[in-house]
This record gives sequence, structure tokens and C-alpha cells, in this order.
Amino acid sequence: MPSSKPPSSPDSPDSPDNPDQPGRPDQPGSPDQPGRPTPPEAPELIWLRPERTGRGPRPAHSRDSIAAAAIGIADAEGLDAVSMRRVAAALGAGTMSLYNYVPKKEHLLDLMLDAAVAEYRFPAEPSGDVRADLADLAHQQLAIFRRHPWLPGLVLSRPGIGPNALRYTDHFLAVTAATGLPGGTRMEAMAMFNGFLCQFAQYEQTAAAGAKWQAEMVGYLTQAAMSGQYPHLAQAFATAGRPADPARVFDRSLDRVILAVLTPPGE
Amino acid sequence: MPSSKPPSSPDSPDSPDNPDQPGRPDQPGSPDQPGRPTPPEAPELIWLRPERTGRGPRPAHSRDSIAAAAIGIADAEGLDAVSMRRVAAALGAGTMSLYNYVPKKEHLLDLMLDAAVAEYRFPAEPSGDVRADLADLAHQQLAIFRRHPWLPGLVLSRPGIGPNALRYTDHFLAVTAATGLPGGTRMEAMAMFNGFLCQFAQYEQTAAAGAKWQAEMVGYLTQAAMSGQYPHLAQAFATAGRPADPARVFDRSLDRVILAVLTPPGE
DNA sequence: GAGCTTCTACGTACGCTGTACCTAGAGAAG
DNA sequence: CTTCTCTAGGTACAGCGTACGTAGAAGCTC
Repeated sequence: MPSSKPPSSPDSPDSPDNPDQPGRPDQPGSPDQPGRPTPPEAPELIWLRPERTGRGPRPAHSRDSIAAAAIGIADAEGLDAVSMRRVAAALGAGTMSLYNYVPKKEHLLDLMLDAAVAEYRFPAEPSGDVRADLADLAHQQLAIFRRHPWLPGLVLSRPGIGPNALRYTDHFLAVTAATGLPGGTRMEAMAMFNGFLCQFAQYEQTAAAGAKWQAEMVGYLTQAAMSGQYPHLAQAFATAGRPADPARVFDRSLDRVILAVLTPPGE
Repeated sequence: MPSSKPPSSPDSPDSPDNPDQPGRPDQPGSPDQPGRPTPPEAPELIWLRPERTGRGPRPAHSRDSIAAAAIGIADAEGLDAVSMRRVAAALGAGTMSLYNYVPKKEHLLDLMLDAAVAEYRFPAEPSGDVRADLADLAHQQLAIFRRHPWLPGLVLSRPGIGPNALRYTDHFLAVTAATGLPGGTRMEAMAMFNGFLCQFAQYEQTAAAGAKWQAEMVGYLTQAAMSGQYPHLAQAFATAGRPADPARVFDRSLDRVILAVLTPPGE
């Protein structure tokens, strides 16, 4: 139904023939009398709302194009610059028209998130080497996070699971199937895996963003270490060598995460 | 994420008579003549600003009382309810007076974060059982997160390190000293440990918050599983037993995290 | 076709946000 | 004493999310 969205197509403003199937029968909610003025109950989850109902004029935009516009703004100016007005203006639409596509701004963020997740390229089949497959997944994810610096924060703050996130989940489950671990355990492992990557990417960004911030942080930490109030911190500082190569830190930490993922939970 | 945005100063509306400061050197950072009205450079990190300089009237509030007021609001009504106006009103102060204590709202969040971290109760010395100490730390942290539902999101979104966070760090380093791992590795391990706890607490909350959300999610996932597009997800669903006890899930996942923490990184 | 219904587009307006800027006045330093 | 720095707090502004209402297009049923 939804995507199979090649990311190479930036945005086709109106694909003239978009034979989508509106055939979704109805909400499984409360069977209402016909002719009720209020729709029974719109789902909160945007993925449960059909993109198009088939009545009335054809929408001038699509979820994909809206997400692409928002992502463009976020990539260029940060997530804070993504406002309903900005996105609508980027689409050439009136501000309030956006609310025909997206009931709340949160849902716009959900669209952005899932559109970004569409950038993964999964192999058709797991290679058989679980560690290698997970490492590949991790490096892809890090690359996507670097392309979209706002993404880690979004992933960490929202529980959204769109169609593309489901594809990611499915792939992760496929890759880890060989471990023999039960499905629930592998889902928990995925959450850990994901969380680690988000945090690492976020750390990377804050470190890279401000030289001033970094300098202040170093000053603050050394001052704290010298104060004598934090002896173990001081000792860690004293024994630390050079700042360590970030790529090495990533691979090292990733190894540990993968280890945790692959270990059977039974004590 | 948010900052790094130059003020841009589009236009000062109209200052009819603004006689002083004709040659305002504008951005700080330029070495000024002595006796210049602008202070040389205020640090961005709030912990590097002295709480009190000793001149002028005594402030009517303290960082602690401000943080306590903000935390009270956040606990009762969520982090979104914490606005400068609300906090100032809770203190019985004018809105703009708050800016004498906190240069930006971000720093108010930093104060809140560190005040919440102050709730830890660390033993004077590590017990010698690293796993047990870490498990205790984790359970304390989870309890704090449950007391302050807004905290995990803050911790995940801000790199702030206040004095109490330093105390936490020091304790973690003390506990893990027995592993013999180098300081840098233990810091990375702490980040993983922390991140896991934040994410778990956050998941716990979103799951507990909305029965409707949960119901929709289950419907969405089962529908996705039945669609045939996500075979491994479907299989995981099919083989899953009952929803599993959350406390068990926590302890199980915690075990894996601790395992990852304690494992030497060298392959 | 007519007529009804349902959708889209979008302007206006409201309450809220963070905060720049300014005026008073308190109190320590010289 | 004077002088200077600090604090308290009001006013104002640009921008936010979005509730609400109107106008008209497009599909369904007859």
C-alpha cells in the first residue's frame, strides 16, 4: 500500500496516475449508523489513517512529498526550523492546508522519521554471518544519522513505527533469526542496538558542533577533576591517553553491543 | 541541536532615541579595551558561571529553588508545562527576573536535570560485587525516572553534566574500577548503561500512558504482521507467548547490558 | 443531468512561547 | 560620599500550533 519509495525520486509533486488502492474496508471501531456527522473515531496513529479516501478533489500533495519538504528544511536548518508554516510554504501551500494531511505536528515528525528510515538498503537475504550483518546495519544507520542530524533525537523521543520502520524491524529479526533467540528477546535487543546508535550519533554531533562548547567542557571537566571531589574521575583523566579515535570507539562499542545482543539472556 | 543559531538580528524595530552604545562592538569575542561595559565573555555552560558575584543586592532565589519549582511543575503537568512564565510565577517572581539566574531556557533544563540527579544515594564504597553495585545503581535510576517521567527524555536530549552528574560519573567509575578496564572504556560503558535505562524508562511510560495508543499499536502491528510483507515480524508474533512481565524484561536486559559493560573490549 | 455529500484549500485569529530591551532601584567598592 | 554593578520586572515582538469557518471541487446516488 504505502511506499516502496525509491529515495532517488525527490518529489513528484503530482504523479498523475497513482493507482493506489483505497480498498481498506473501514475502521474496526464502532459500527455507526450511516449518515452520522461525526466520523466514528479517527485513529491517533497516522499509519492507521488512509492517505486518501477517494472522495472530493484529489489532494495536491502526498505524505511523501510533505515528508521530503520537511526533511529538506530540517537537514538545512535543523529540526527547530521545521514549523507547519515553513513546511507549507516549502510546498507552496497555505499553512492550514497541511492539516488536511497531518492532524498534528507530531504526525509530521512521524512522516519525516519514516521517510528517513526508507533510506536503508537491506540485502535480500541475511548473509549468514550475524555479526557482519549487524555491523553493516549499524554502519548504514550511522551514515543516515550523519546525513540527517536531527534524526537521532527524533528516534529517541518518539515511539513511532511506520511502514519503513517495520521493514527495518523485519530485517533485524531476519538477521538475528540464526541466533535461535525468541522473538521478544530479539526485539529487546533491537531496541538496545538502535538506542546505542542514536546516542552515539547524537554524541558525535554535539562534539562536532561547537568548538566553544567542547573547549568549555574540557575546562569544566579538568577543573572538576582537579577539585578533589571526584577522585575516580580524576584518576580516569590521569590515566587516559590521547582522546582516542572516534571511529575506533564506535567499532569497539558496537562490538560490545552486538555481544550483548547475541548473548542468550538465560543466566 | 537547537543552538548554534546566530541571532540574525533582522532589525531592531525602531529605537527612536538610543543614544548610548553608538559603536556597539556587537559579537563578544573581540578583545575589548578595559572598562568596557560588556563583560568579556560569559561561558555558555551554566556550571561555569558563578551563582553569585557578590556585588549588588542579594538575589531573591537560588538555582536550587528555581530547579525545585520547575521540577514541581514538570512532575505535575509534564515538561511542556515548564515555561519561563510558569516557573517564574511559581517562584513569585516576574517572568524576566528568571533571566537573571538562567540565561536561556536550556539552562533551566540543565538545572532541573542536575537537581533530579541529586536524588541518588550512593554507598560510600563499592561493595566489591560489581554486578550487584551496577544493578543497584540501575534500580535507583529507574526509580528516579519513574518519579520524574520527564527525566529520561531530558537526559537523552541534552549533554549536560552538572555537579551531581559528575558525582554519578565518579561513582560509576568507582564501582567499575575493579574490572581493570581503562577509564575511557568505562566512560563509554557508562553512556551505554545510562542510555539503556533512559530508553527503558521512556518505553515504560509510553506504554503505560495510553490505553488507546497501546490498543492502536497492537492493531497496527497485527495488521502489519498479517499483511505478509513482514514475514519475520509475523513469525515473531506467532511464536511469542504472553506479553511478558516488564520487570523480568528489565532485569533480563539489564543483565545483558551489564555483561556488555564488563566485557573487555579487546576482541 | 440534479442534488447531496464529502473532501480540499486556506485565511483569520487566539493563546501561548522565548526573550530583547528598558527602566528603576538596591547595595557593595572606592 | 559617589560610582558602579547588580537585581527585579514591565513591555513588546516575532513566531509557534492550531481551532474555526468559508468557498469551492469532485465523487456518489438518483
